[in-house]
Amino acid sequence: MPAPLETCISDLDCASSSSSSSSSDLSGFLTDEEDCARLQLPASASGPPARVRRGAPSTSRTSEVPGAQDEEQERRRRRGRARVRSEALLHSLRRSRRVKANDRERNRMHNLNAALDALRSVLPSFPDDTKLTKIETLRFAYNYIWALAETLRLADQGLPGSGARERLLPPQCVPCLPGPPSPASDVESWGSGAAASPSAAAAASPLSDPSSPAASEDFTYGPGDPFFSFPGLPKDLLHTTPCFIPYH
DNA sequence: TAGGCCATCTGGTCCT
DNA sequence: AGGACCAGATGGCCTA
Repeated sequence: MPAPLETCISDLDCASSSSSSSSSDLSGFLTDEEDCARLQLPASASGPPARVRRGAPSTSRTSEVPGAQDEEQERRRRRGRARVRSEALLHSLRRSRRVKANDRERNRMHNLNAALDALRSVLPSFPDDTKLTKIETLRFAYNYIWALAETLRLADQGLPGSGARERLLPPQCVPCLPGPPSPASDVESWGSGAAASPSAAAAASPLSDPSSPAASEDFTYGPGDPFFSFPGLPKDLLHTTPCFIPYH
């Protein structure tokens, strides 16, 4: 498990970090003074470069008259140190942006999961200890909306099957619903237009309608099976769902 | 132990 | 430029 975000952020700037190395897996990232030293970076970004490395070799030379060769070497060393410093800063900047992006992505996924939870909460009752997976939730919701729309359509048409509204939606299910989906646009927007087209839905009964989820390849329904079988939904779970006992 | 599900990280792409 | 979105990779947890 990665370290908490705060840890990562606090470790971001090696210049201000004096803590021991982070346990987080930030490969290649400067996590402590040792890394800074390895890159010949100062322990403090605002302070001077590490003196030891710069000073030690030159002390023996201070007594000498520096030749052109020495000056050239010194220039090269300075350029090298500057390059390393700028690369490290760039790395640190990239790292900082990545950490922020990770944070946003995490929040985004949390929001997505919250929306999925909200969706689960308005779906027909399940045993409390059962939680639909994400894919099950989406598939179930898709089919459930279709079933609701179809129920409304039958009710509005006053067909013999219109009693399905009551059979589909026993009282305990109704309060948890945010409201009936618009039979036309909402249903269409949920799936491929052909599969959920309102005109197609109006053309046939729910059970024989080839455009219904029941007729899709994921949807199994047969004469011997009085239940809607929703893709991804465990059958035993389905049978405990009061909203889907319509064709008993 | 294999497989499913999930959270998280990551780099790429698109949009504002 | 920065944020949103996306898909792939990875590792942890759980269950059959």
